[in-house]
Amino acid sequence: MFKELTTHYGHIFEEELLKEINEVGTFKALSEGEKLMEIGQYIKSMPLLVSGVVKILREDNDGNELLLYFLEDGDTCAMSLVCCMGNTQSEVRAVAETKSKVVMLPVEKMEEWMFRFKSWRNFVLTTYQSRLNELMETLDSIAFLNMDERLLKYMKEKVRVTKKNTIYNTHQEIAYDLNTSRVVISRLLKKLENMGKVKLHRNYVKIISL
DNA sequence: ACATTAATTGTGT
DNA sequence: ACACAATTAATGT
Repeated sequence: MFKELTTHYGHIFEEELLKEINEVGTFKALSEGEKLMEIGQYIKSMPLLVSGVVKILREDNDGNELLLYFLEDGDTCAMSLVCCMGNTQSEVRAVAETKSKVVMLPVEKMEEWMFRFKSWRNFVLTTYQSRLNELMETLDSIAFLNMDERLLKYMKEKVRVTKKNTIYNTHQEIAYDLNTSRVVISRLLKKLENMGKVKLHRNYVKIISL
């Protein structure tokens, strides 16, 4: 397990910090669709994503979901950082998009590391920055882009994080992520298929070119 | 191999 | 948005 840590975090953290993470952290394997964090939950330990993809969702009053962004290996959830420090409830839900591995770190250690390790401080700050940027981007796309452009963006993102040129989701599932109706997604995908950009199948979509 | 059924996808209003 | 048609995959016989 230590090996996996070093391959993904070796460039970022110094040797000593890696060792400590390995000591105090507990590894956890997530299967696809497994919930890592629920809305309203208090966070007592924060996850470092070692491998896989986790999606971060927001929920509206009626229980509709909206995808905020994806976390890849080497990322951590910015929400958990805030919640741990401030001991407040999570505002988001985190679900494993693919099989994933995380290492859970106790809150007390995180604060201690903030003082002791420069690399840790940097890590926290930069993940903060990048998560905020991603959030701005999705905000932009919701505010300024049409659904067809959002779908395109969504698929590009999905292809990038999963490293597959096939999206294994039903139209309905995609619609949930983008908080729209299935029919809209079906129609847009059909258009893309006619343009030769994708090939539609049941339960999956093959990407030809975006 | 065929029929039945359930889920997903397509289309017109 | 809704209703319904068409298609596909899964399952049983």
